[in-house]
Amino acid sequence: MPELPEAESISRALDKALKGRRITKVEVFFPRLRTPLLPLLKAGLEGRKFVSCRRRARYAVAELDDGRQVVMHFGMSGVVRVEGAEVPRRKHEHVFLHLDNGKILRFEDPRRFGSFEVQRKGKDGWPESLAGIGVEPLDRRFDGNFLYEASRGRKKPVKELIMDNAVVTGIGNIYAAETLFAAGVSPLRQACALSPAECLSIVREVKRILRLAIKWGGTTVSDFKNVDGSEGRFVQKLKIYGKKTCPRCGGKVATAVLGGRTSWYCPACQK
DNA sequence: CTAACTCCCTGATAGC
DNA sequence: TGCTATCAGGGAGTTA
Repeated sequence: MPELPEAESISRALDKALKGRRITKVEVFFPRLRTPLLPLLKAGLEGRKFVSCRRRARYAVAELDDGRQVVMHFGMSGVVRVEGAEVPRRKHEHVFLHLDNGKILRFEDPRRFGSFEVQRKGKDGWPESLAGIGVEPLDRRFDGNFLYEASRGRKKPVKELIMDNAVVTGIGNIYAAETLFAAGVSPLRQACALSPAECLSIVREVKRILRLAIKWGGTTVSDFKNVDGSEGRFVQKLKIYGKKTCPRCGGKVATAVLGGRTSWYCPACQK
C-alpha cells in the first residue's frame, strides 16, 4: 500500500516521465474514486504541458503550465503507470491522460480509495485542497520539540498522534509501527505522557526509517508497484509490522487495534 | 478544541 | 470444490 516513501518514488518517476509532455486527450472510465472523476473531462486539460511532479504528504502533485495541478492519491491500491496504447486497458484503470509522445499516464485503483483531481495552486505552492495539513516528517520543522508540543494535552495513543495528518503528514500504519518499535515506545502510550527524550527518539526514527524506505523504493505489501512496475524492497526490512516474534528479544509480538488499524508491537521492548 | 466512531471498496485468504 | 465471512487501509465526515 503506498505510503510516503512510495508516493516519493512515484513522484520522482513521474517528474522524469511527465516533464515537458503535453496532454493530448483525457479519458475517464469510471465516474468516481474517493472523489468524482468526471470533472477531469471538463477541465480543459488538452494542450496543457506538465512542468514538474513533487510529493506532498502521500500525494503526487503534477504541475501544469497554467498553474493548475494534477493531484493524485493512491489510497490502498492505486497504481500509476506511463506506458503506450499497445497495452490493453486493465480492468480497474479509471483515468487515461494521453501524452504528446504517444504514451499514456494511466491510473489504476481496484479499491477506489485513491483520488485523481485537478486543483488550483494555493499561495503556498501546493494544492488548495491540501491547505492546513500538517508538517512534512522530513522537514526540519518536525523535530523533538515539535512533537513534544504537539503531544501536550493529547490523551490519544501516540501511534494515532503520529498518524494524524493534521499534525505530521504521510506516516501510515506500517511506518508508524516500525518507528515506535525502533524508538522503544509502545503504540498504546498516551501522547501526553511522552517525555521530551522519547519525542526526540520517535522523530529521529521516523526520519531514519522514511529515508531508508525511500532509498529502498518503498514497501511492497500486496498492492504497491512503482511507476516502472518494480516492487518496493523495504518490505525485507520490516521488523515488527505483521510479525509474530520480536526480532530483538524473541518474545511474542502483540497486536492491538488503534484508530481502526491493527498495530503490532513488542510488549517487552516497547514501554 | 479532542476523541471516537462510520463509511467507502475489492481481492486475498480463512473456514466450513 | 464452492460458498460465505473477515480483513486490510487513508481520509473525510459526523457526533458527542
